[in-house]
Amino acid sequence: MMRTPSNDESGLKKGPWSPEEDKILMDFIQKHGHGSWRALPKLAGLNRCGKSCRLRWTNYLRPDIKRGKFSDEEEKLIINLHAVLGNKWAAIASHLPGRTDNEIKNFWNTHLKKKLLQMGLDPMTHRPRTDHLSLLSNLQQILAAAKIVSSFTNPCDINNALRLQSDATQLAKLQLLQNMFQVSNSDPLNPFGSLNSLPDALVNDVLGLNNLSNLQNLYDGTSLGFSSQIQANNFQNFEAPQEPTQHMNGGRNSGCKESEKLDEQFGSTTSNSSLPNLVCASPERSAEKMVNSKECSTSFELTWGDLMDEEPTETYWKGFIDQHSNQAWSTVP
DNA sequence: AAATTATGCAACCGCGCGTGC
DNA sequence: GGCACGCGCGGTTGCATAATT
Repeated sequence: MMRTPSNDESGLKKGPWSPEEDKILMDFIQKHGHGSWRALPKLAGLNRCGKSCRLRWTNYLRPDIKRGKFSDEEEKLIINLHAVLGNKWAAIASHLPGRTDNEIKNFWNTHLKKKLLQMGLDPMTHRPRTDHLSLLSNLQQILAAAKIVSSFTNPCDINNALRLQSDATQLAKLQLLQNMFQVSNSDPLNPFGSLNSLPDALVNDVLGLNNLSNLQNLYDGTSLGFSSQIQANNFQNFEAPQEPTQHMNGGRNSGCKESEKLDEQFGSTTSNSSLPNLVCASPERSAEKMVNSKECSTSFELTWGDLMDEEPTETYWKGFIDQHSNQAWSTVP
């Protein structure tokens, strides 16, 4: 966590502050105020640059600094403020007494950003993400939630639990298929670019013939017998997007009869209002951006990179979807 | 138990803005 | 107007620690 102390070319110390230095700085500022930061280190007898002193004071030594975990209220406030202000950390910090911009920035980058991503929201726009990565994220969420649900199911009822897992996997696969299919014609990433409709054969091949009747319950959690707290914790990520999203009957697939067939076949899983809306794939996001993006997990970069290099077949997609379904299971704690 | 990888966060860097000369 | 300076901000780095393999 600490850097090895070092000196720059002017001989001034860099790196972590020692307790002695902290004391000198605190004593000096409490007695004299900081005044000119540039002049301060000399006056205080510190072998540091003024900037280093200022940072140490504002981010760590200031007496009004609140340390420790961010409360739920603070967390919500940060998210809301970030939605309005963007990465204006100082502006955000001004609304959270005792918190520094640096602390908030770190908290955002290490926790909140991930949280929003997991919720399928773009951390920059705070809107539903509309790319395939988001889709995979949703897929993993669904599978993870299903596994958690299973763990809270009566252990005597293993068959029930296994069926639930299986159904959730099926739904996740269906979602992934549908979302991949609904990308616009102009999207170079569209894996179904050469197809006019989602082939029944592929749907059947990927999904098999499992009964999806439990999936409605999986989403609303009303009949599964676990506590409301668990529901809140594990299903909050399935909230419907706040803005109208492109469903299968929008975009390039307007009036797509295949979606209606799917609705009939699976009890209207694609259009029932109590199920989460599908997020649409983003045509503006290039393959290169995705592959280079730090948001990508390594495994997915490779998979997606491979994907872009070849014309995907239906068999390929079946394998792809199966692989990621399995990965999602294995990542659940 | 050791090696490897991921995570969290303090501290640094560089840019841009405001101010004074 | 142009320059120098001081400061604040956002982005990034580096490393200790935790988690995983």
